[in-house]
Amino acid sequence: MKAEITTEEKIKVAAAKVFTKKGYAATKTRDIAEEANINIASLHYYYRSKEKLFQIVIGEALGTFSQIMDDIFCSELPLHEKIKEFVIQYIDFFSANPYLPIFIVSESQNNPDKINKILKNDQTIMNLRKELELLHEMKVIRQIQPAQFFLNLISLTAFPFLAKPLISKKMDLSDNDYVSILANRKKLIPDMMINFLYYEQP
Amino acid sequence: MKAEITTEEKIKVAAAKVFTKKGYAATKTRDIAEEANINIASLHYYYRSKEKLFQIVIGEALGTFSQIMDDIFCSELPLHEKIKEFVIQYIDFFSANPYLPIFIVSESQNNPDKINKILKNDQTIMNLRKELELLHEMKVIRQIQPAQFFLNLISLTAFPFLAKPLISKKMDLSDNDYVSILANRKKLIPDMMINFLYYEQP
DNA sequence: AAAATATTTAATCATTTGATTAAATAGATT
DNA sequence: AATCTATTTAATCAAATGATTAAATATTTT
Repeated sequence: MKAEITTEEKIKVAAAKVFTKKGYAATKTRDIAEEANINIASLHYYYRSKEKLFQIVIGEALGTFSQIMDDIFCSELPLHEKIKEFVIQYIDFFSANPYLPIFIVSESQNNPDKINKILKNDQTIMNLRKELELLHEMKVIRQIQPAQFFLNLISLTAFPFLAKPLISKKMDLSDNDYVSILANRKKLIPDMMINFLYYEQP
Repeated sequence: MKAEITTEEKIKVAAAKVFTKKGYAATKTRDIAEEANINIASLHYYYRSKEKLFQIVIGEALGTFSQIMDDIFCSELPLHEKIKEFVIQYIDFFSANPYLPIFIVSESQNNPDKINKILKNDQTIMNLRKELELLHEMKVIRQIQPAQFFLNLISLTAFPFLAKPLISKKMDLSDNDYVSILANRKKLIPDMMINFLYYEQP
């Protein structure tokens, strides 16, 4: 029953937790060391610097985040099923990692370069473009730019996680209220997307 | 032709600029002093501390942000015109202040208390609730929770500003592309919202 | 103009923070 | 077991940072 977790891994997990919650600038290497229960020198022993450790953490965060959509849009599901899958999977993912959306969005503003390598899956966008064009030619859906389609989908899905404190206050909602609202959005968002896109509901 | 701007004001303007762009933790008082072209001691002379200055800046940011929606939802416009106004005004506002959405969202995570005083306009939400209920009873729109309505509207409008770096990379868009996409959303978002809500398009 | 008050400035302080060092300990290899 | 390598630790460093001080300068009041 030995916990098979190395110091190196412990540090990365702790770093992910603290960086994700507080952001790069507000995170102190000592916060990470404390969270990981290790000496601060071990952090540098394994990862050299705060910056290098951060790059690893944000790289993995972006990778995971990106993988979900790439898998869905490269799948053989019909468009309306892709939409549903997208919403369900990301709402579940963000519910399990509530600080991730704001972390990714915040830090990607300061790391515009780092994003390049990870976030670019041309296949995903090419597939999406083809599919939207084809369905429009077949008079199944209205004409829409892939960027607009994608923005609609991800905006409706991700923003409620980003703005939870704001919306909760403004709307006077409890945490439970908010969970229930998010659950309802698993159906509402696809309904709205499909209602807008399709000439006849599939 | 004298520039009638006091040191005190210069500092606040500079602070707003730097805080908004870099966030609280990454902003150094010396950054603000340099941006304002003043001695660092003047900052403390007028505002006592970095924290106090920050509270003023974020307070004004939240106030401006909130005022726009309160004005619209407390107006006498019909719902579909409110939607259009909301989208147009916020897209213009965020275009002029591109760092504001992410600043508000990021810092409101760390300042959940500060939000209370500023962001709560019960009138706005009460009006919205009443209007949605009434229009539903009149069989003009489908039934929808005010929170879901509001989330849809603000998500579609604000998120594209938050995620500009991410989306630009993923979709391979230039800055000009993005400006044009945002402009198109002034029509697309109300179309989508109204299409979903109204049984018959108004 | 003189005195009083307000503002600006350079210098400095104490703490925090990312990083390093060198010694101690643990683990592997011979 | 003895030697060598890898890991962990306490102590420390240098730079950065929020804040203050006291003197210099500007502005207002008398």
